[in-house]
Amino acid sequence: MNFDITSGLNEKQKEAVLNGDGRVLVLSGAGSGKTRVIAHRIAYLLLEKGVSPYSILSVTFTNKAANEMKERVLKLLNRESVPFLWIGTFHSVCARILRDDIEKLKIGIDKHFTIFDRDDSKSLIKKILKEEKFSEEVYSASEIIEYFSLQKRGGKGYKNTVLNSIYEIYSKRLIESNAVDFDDLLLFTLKLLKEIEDVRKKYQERFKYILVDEYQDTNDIQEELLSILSQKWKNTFLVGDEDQSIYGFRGSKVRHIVEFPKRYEGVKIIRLEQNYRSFDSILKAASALVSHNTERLGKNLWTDRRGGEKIYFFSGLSDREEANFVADTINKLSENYNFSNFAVLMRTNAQSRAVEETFLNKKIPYQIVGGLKFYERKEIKDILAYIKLAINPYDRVSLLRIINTPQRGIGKTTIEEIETISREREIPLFNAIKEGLEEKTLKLRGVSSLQTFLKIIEETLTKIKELKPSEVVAWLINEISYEDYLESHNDPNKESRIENIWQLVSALKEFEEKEGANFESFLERQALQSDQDELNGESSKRDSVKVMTIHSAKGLEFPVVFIIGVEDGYFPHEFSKMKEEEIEEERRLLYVGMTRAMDKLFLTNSRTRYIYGNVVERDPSPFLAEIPQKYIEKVYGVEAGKKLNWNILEDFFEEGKEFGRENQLLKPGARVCHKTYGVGVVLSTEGSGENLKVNVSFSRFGRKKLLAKLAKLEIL
DNA sequence: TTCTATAGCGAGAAA
DNA sequence: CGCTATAGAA
Repeated sequence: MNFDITSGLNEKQKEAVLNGDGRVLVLSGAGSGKTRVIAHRIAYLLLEKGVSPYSILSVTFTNKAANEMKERVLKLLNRESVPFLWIGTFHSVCARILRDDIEKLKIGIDKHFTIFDRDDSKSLIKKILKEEKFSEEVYSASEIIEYFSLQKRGGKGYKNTVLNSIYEIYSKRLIESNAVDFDDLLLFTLKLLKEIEDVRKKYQERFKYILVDEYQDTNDIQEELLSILSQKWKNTFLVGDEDQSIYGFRGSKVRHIVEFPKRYEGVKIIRLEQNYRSFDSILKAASALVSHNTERLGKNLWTDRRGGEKIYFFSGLSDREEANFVADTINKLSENYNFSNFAVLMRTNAQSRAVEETFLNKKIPYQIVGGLKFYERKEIKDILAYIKLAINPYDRVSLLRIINTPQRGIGKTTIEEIETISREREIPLFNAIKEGLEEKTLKLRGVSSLQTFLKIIEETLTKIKELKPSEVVAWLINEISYEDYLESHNDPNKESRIENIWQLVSALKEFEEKEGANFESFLERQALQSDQDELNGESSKRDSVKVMTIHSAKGLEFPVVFIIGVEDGYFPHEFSKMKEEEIEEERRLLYVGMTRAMDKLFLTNSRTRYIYGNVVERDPSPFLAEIPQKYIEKVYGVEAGKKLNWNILEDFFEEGKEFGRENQLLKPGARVCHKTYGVGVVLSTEGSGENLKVNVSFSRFGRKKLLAKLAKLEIL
């Protein structure tokens, strides 16, 4: 072997790549080249240690990261492909394991199962709430689905009996639909490994080397999966950074990475502390911020990139002014940068609106990453529901979605009839239609429509067997006149919807060329798609500014980064300032955002902002006071001499650390507690003094307008 | 059964 | 403010 696998790596990276067997924890700071280390490590195992690709499992956080990893490894190996090497996300790896062996669990799910995304799960819950007359229940479908997810992850019993019975129906319906939700993917895999010995043995034997990226964001179930899979060979190579753990709401726990060295004996820790991404001013500012956290192992990031500019801070009077500042700065800097060198990062998706409007005005090309994803769009889900139903006729959610879309005269009554047949005979809806038609028990009106529907699905299945996926979809769009259906609606987005369905055909074509003509694997990919996957898509090939949440920006880097809305209420978010550990995660979130920047970093905020269409006053983020002022340059914005901005900032920095101020006043954004209504957030106020009225959104009782004097609201 | 207008609610991050 | 669920008319 005349090629040195470690060339171009620093000492620490080499140490990690060449490490022998055993459990390793690679603590790798932002921009320290961890993807590189994993790719080199895989190449090293294959080339130098003669490990079979069959014995390696590499888990990444997103599909995009998995693809990048694959490409890097192939390049290092100088090959076109490496068969049997598993690189994928936890969810996709689990889906793959389940496709082979789920039938062994004997839970009534076969290998053609459909993966329900959150939206599918939600419509299932809504349906159950309606049917079972839980309407007086105060929980919304999304609250319930989140609650179920939490329970599934934690594995605890259900305390609430109503929720408990909804949960039972939900689980039953999933099985009837031959479907699994996101949590099931992980949970059933765990069950499979725990309960079926030969499956467990198969994978324990197989995966001699397991590599995990973004380890700080694993949840309990993933943690247990790893522990079982690695039990025989004990070779886990975990790469992560506790300071970048930002998925607590999805069940990830910093604890896993922080306590890993204590959990097993002889864990080797390697720290990657050289940052190759950012100028030192950016790095120092970000490090100073995150050093306020307690739950960390600690590290000292450093860089060779000296002499950069300070980070910039701008405070606008309105979100509009803030967006203008961002746009004008981009225009100014665009002499030296491409548009795709800029990223605008934010805490919540809703913040993108002001930015989008301004960018449209000022003719700045942009792409929103995340938010409503391509495959979550109504038109795409409609079309794919036909395919899903043809492949998996048990899929209730897909069936109900399209039975009358486009309208073919199948209304509430007809649907209720087939649902009754389905329930009474305990057969899937699809069969209920068939039987109902054969026995002529259905009322006349719906019969011919149902026949048409049945025929379409059956023909779709035939076409799937005969044609390529892209051809099937093109045929289907014509067959059901879907374009006419969109056309006939008074929908302001109808043009883009029509565009989208043909874009789906193109996406399928591309998939066929790369991955072969298998619809099921396409659907699986689609269900497990992540935000970042859009960055490989057609629209991102245009030179455009990328606009996204910080969560979506994880793992990415950009020459120029703007973080907007650096305010109390976003950093930390209103909902996350109750517990110290939540505040720490919010701090990490800002840290992750800041460390995306290579050359220039702008933090911006606004004194006022539209929330729910109301103007709300905002304070700067308390985290700003944790960044030493010497790293910050305050800018006035485009219109010079905005004395006010300056003063606001000065005041803020001087008064500075009044972190716990937690406003003594009832003002928008304040969290309050009411004796009967429970916890809520103040949306707006009217009047003052004796007549002060507060408009509060309670999490369990919705919006209420209360007279402050009488309501006796406790400010949390 | 379908179409249309509007009330009312909502948005924290996502595989 | 923007989306959607729903009520009521056609």
